[in-house]
Amino acid sequence: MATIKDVAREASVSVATVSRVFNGASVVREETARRIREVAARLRYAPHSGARSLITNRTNTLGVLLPDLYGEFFSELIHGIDLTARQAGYHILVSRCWEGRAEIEEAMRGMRGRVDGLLLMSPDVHAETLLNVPANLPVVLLCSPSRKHELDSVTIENSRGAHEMVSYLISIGHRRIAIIKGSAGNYDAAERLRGYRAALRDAGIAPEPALERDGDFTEAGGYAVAIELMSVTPPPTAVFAANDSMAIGALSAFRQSGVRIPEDVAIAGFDDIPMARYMDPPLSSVRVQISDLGAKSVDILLHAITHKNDHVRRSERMSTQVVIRRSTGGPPAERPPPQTFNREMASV
Amino acid sequence: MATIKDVAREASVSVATVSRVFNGASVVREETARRIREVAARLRYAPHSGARSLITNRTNTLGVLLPDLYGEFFSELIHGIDLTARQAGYHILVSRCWEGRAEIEEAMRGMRGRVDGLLLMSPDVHAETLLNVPANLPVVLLCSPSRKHELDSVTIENSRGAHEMVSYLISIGHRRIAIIKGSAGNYDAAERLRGYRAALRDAGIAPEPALERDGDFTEAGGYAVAIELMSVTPPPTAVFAANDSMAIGALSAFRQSGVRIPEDVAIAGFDDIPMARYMDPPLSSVRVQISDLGAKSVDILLHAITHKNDHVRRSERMSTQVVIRRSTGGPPAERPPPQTFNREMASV
DNA sequence: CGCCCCGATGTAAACGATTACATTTTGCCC
DNA sequence: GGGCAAAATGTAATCGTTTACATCGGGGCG
Repeated sequence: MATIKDVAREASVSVATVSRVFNGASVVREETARRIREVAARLRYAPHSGARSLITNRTNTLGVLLPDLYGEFFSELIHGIDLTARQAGYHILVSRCWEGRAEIEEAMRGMRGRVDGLLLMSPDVHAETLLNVPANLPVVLLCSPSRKHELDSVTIENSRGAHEMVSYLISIGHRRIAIIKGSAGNYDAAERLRGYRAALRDAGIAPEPALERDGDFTEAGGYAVAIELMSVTPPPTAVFAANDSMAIGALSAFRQSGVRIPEDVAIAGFDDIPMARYMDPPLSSVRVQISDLGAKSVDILLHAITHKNDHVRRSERMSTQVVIRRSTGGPPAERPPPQTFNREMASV
Repeated sequence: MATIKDVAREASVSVATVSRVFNGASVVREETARRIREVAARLRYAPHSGARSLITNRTNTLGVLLPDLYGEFFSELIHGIDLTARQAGYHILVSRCWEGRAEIEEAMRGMRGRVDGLLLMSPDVHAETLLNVPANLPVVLLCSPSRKHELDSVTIENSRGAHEMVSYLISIGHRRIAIIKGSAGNYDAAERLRGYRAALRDAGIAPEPALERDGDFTEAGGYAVAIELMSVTPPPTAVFAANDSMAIGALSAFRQSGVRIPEDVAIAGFDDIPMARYMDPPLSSVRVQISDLGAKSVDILLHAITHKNDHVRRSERMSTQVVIRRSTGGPPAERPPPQTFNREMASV
């Protein structure tokens, strides 16, 4: 593999000149520069970024540590992250980590010298407990529990979103509203549950343990819980699932059992994945702009990196938006948007 | 940030000894090793991987270059890749690239010195045309067009899978079978179309241009095409979509127009995403083990990396499996599997 | 014509690790 | 205790860059 020295020799200049051509920094005579570029192309030279980062102390890479996520959420998140990072000239180094603290810390130290900053999503582990990692590495927390302002963070307005959706269900007459919870220990899940309870409380409805069921964010989980809910007496008239996958699973279970939606039971989800509007009936949900969440977290991280000294901690919250469709008896005529074949339309 | 020198000084040893402790290579007295580890922990030392890769010529990182993918496919693919890579002690550097050749090449050279090998998926650009990249970097192609055996590659048995599904539709009596094609220029899309046509030909059914419609792999696209198909005369009795997202969009369109499925029109998709079985009616599809595809490609890449000299090119094809559900009039009773709350069940 | 200055280029010292080789220490045996 | 092999540790070269500083050459000006 060709190095800068090979290029220098071949072009009869010093390595410094070659380096200057590739960094655009100082002035190199146009003719010299052209010759160097030619040689570089012929030799298929590309600078070795390890060596470069060694001396410049920058890698132009952001680390991304995520839990085991599936489907739309993961995809959209990475999309937002990658897009924003690229535009700023950064690569992303992705890793998924499951097994709690030790493994996260391990992954984090593996990134030393590889990344300029870290995006960390650990909805199951309280973030501050694991910060004995390589010192002054900027970190932004995504959707993770943390004491405010100790670290930069971006979260979703889970509680508020859930509160709004449940309040809507109450407003159209429901009193017995079940919730299919997200995975145990998950931060987003806990917050959504909190919003649900708060909405009931605000409406003076007594909580009922039988209507709060454990879920796991999967379609299969939602399906199973729905089956259980059908044998609760009296049955709930509405079900709020902590994400769309579970809502869709539940929808399927009810339908198979001949329960009509929304006449017998109303269903609402969370996330508003693209598929939600193509369900039968179209699924009401709480929209979250996941890719924006990724984008925003990168913005903050980049700011922390470039203003290492005078960077002030930021805690942003992504707002949510309740989207009512027919699964809660909403406007019967909602249809997919007019057809434009680009993903912008397909994903919102 | 602490370097190996700091640790050495603090522990009153030479850098060589510290290095040895961290690489487990030669024998260091237990007491010395312990002291060094203590100091390292106190200083939060982690080796700088740039420096390390400079001298060892290895990065323990795999580059992954993907087009703009969405949803389940992307998520599952990365999952398989990451899992397999981690187990072998590798990180992954992900990048998404759209705009054709130039940008792919740009991305590839950006990875010089950052990765030991590359997973490249470029279903729109013929791969061989862009291989003037940093020399002898092992590359494995994913789902991409390429002259066989010039590069390692892993592809899906698209054509065969499509052929089987369409043949099934024919076997249950359909003659007018429409296809919703994938994105133009996409390799998987082209192969699936090829399988569709071959199946018709094998059954002696004349192809009909009006039944081959352009799609784009999105729900919205499938929805739009379905609307168009309803005005074809005579209308098709079955629709084969090149992926599940489009099939779901089409399903939704038909249903909204009062077309009964599968009585009036049968629908089948491709990929068998988890959600397929939760549709109403559950969607017939061609199952692809996407995460296995990622895993297999990593295996090949790792082999190419570690056996740089005596590595023989491999071209693997992931087999597919037709899954019949009610959207094609299949077994009316199929239900989601018994409930186990782990993703294994949820994703197959 | 000589001087100065400036633009273009070269020289060499970092950066933080690994590792072959040299050196020191240790333990053992006579 | 001296000698010696083996074990433990140290020394220094090296990887491929960037960059401060030195050098070189030529043009403009007095």
